[in-house]
Amino acid sequence: MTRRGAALELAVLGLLHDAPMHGYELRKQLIVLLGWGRVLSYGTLYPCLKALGKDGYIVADEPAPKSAKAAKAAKTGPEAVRGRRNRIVYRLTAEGKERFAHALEESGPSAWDDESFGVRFAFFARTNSPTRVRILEGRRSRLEERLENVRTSTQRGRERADSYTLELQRHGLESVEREVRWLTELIDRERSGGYAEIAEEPAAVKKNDKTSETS
Amino acid sequence: MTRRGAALELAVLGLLHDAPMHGYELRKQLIVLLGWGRVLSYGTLYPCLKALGKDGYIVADEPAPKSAKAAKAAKTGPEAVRGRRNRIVYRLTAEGKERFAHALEESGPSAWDDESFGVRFAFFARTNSPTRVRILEGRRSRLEERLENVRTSTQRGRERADSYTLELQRHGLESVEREVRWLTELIDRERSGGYAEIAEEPAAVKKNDKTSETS
DNA sequence: GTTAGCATGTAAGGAGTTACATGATTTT
DNA sequence: AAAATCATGTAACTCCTTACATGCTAAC
Repeated sequence: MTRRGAALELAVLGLLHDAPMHGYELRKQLIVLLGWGRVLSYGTLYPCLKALGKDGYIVADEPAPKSAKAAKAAKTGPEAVRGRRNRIVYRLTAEGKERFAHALEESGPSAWDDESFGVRFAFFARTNSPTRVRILEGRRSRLEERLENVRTSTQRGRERADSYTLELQRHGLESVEREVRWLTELIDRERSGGYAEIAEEPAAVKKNDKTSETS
Repeated sequence: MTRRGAALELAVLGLLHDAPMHGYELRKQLIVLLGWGRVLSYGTLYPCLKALGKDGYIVADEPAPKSAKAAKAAKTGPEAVRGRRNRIVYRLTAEGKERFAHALEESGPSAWDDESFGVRFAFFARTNSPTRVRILEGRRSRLEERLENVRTSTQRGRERADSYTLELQRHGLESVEREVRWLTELIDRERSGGYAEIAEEPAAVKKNDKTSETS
């Protein structure tokens, strides 16, 4: 109920998994991560953090209430908080880590749309190769479905067709086709095991006691 | 107040400018026009049509209230309505045409973002070359701004950088760069007058009494 | 005469933005 | 001390989707 955008939530959990952070910093990282024209306002982020906290996935490490006087004292320490305001640094709880792992693994239809796919891809290093392939293939067939729809509806079309409309459609088609080729390349690389080894943190295989995590 | 999404409104006005249509049909055309993964539900379209009607930009030609008996009678005519339910066919009023023209001409910041740009581009055949160039250049500099932001923020970045994250960013960057090249091509073509002549309907210059429509 | 598909419509809610309000810290 | 920047937060509004409700017409 209090749940804010699934993609955003996943991204926040993922970033906090890497390192504890406060909202302001999180936002900057999120903009790069969700990328490409997204802005992400505080009006989205802060309520999301609150909801995640209420659900017990993250906790706030408020670094001492810090009255004006205490702040001056703290400043003397060289590795001290050195923050501006009462920064609220969030970190993942055990439940949060678990939720993140589950959410990443999930490769249902929700994982194929633009937003969701981007975030999942960004955290691919934390998954195993079969999961990666599943998600990449899902994304690809979703795009191919789109291509099919558009191709048929423009073909059987006495739809308005001046040269600009056509040019726009051609460009859109080409963009999607390009992404399909990209995905195909990634899938091939994944299958030949080319990528799995490049990932610099093999530590991602921490809790792999159960080998039954294939499906 | 009653105004629904500026991009959608523009698209509806544009399509109805071509030919009167009922909602169901409009939706299909809009999906192709706004294209690329958009779905557009009735919950968006119908309220929008109502609002446009209330503002006097479109009117409904209800083709005779058509009681069950009247329908049978009507069916006999070969070129009769042949519709299922009480189709409501909308057409543009004079005010609607005017509004459409003004909205198209408008090349403020609102015209640079994804949605808005796409729709405007689709109706480029109804504008003049200077307007087209203005919009194309605006769009391009908006994209270049994005590129700049991302480039600097990833450079000065000790942002999380595993190979997947990098790959995602590389692909995104490339996509935007590709669109910039596309725009540049279009602008060049526009400047050399290559495109203006291709447009098959020079009838778009109907009401051009005033030659002062340059700005 | 019931099912399937065309056609219109509404209510509830989700995901996000802008604009505002507030306050601490650093720089000028 | 004023201004700029860092930092958190809320309220109102926008645009859109899903799910539902309704009913006509055609076809089986």
